[in-house]
Amino acid sequence: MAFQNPPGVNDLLPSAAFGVQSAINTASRIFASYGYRYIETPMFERTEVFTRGIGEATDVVGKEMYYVFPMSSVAQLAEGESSSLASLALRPESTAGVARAVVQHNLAQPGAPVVKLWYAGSMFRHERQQKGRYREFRQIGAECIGATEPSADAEVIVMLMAFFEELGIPRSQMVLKVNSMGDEACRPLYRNAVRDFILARPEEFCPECLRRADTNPLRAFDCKNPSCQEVLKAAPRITDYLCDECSTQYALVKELLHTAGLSFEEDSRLVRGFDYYTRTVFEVQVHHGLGAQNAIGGGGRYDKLLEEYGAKPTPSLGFAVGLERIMMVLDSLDAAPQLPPRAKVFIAAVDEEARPAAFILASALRTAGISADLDHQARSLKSQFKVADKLGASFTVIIGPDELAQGCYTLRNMTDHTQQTLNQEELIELLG
RNA sequence: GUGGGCGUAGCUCAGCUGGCAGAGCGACGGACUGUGGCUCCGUAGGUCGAGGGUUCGAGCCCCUUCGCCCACCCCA
Repeated sequence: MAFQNPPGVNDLLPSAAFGVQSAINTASRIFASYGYRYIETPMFERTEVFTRGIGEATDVVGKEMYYVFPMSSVAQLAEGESSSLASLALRPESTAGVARAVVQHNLAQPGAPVVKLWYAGSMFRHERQQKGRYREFRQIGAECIGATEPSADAEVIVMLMAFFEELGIPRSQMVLKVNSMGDEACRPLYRNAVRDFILARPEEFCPECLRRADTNPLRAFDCKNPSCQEVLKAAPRITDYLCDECSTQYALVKELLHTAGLSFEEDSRLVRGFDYYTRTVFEVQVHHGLGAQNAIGGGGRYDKLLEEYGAKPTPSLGFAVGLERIMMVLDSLDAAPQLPPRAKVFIAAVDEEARPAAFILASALRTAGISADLDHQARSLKSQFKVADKLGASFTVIIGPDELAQGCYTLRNMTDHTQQTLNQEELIELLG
């Protein structure tokens, strides 16, 4: 084989692409009922949009971004001129870009109604691929901009769960986890408490956790090492460090989730990997079909992100779901959408003389909104029937010398094997 | 970036101790007149991932390389 796709990026062949398209259509329908509008933002942005939003120290920004540059900058670099090859980057997620667009176009003016936006598209991260993790992957996400109240948190989570259920993932298969990460007032205190907790027990933690204790102590909660997890059970809990505002907000969100009939698990160790998150964070996990991965969607509040881009205070929140992961879960549940038949009607020509009539009839049927197909490979009548069968046609129209002579068509029902003779109007009437 | 596993037909995979390149599925054709699925018969399809080495002889052994999968890390 001459060429293969680069590592970590995939062709979505028709059945997979259809699944993705169906999921996007479902999102469009569900999200619209919550008042969300579709938006598209660029696949690449100024790198600073990501570094300031997601955070320079995060893995995603610090080691996984793809940079975008034209040949001319490469030439400059070769000539030894200082050049900023890293000034543009492919988006590793879309919240930063959407937030940037909202600020740039002033969509969320102070006092204006909440701005609700959703998107779907490819994201790019330079990671080594494995099951459920790719260098190009697709996300559907929603952002609720300018919402201060806990009802917004609950609404976003309810919408996310409704979306998953509508796709065909039963609630019983999903675990909704929620937590509050605090805000700029209380999170630093908690961070320091965890750091001190880890550093006070150097012999009980793995080297990785110790190494990160200063830079990012909260990551220890994600450590897969069972002994670290065991020790962390005694670690300080974020809930004990939340300031009054955060605590109240969190309590109200949980109450509303109960009211909405959503069951969830509070997970004080749920720590999301982007710096922009504040207060409410959540994640939806499944435990079948995803290999080592288990999150099919997640999100949270980012009350300070838009300010980072120069806006007035604009508390907001949102989520993103991984399309490839959703498809894997649906596959494992045997609930993936199936491609529809290629044609409802196949038009078979008995001999050469009948082919133009078949061609003309196909056009007429298509114009009438009926999906129709015909042979383009000079096949025998028998083969044409086989093709009709493969395409999943419910009906086959037969045109031969008899039909041409009488100016009519023979229509065969492929399911019950009955045949009848019809003129064109009757045919379109019956098939439409 | 680090580990482990695997690359043979379109797909899933056999191929023993180095000795003629295989199966199932799929594709295509046929089984008397203008009719599909089931069945039967047949046909096509291969740089054995690539390059080098050892050998009379390499899919198999050695080296290099590329790719894929899985896992770590992190995330959707």
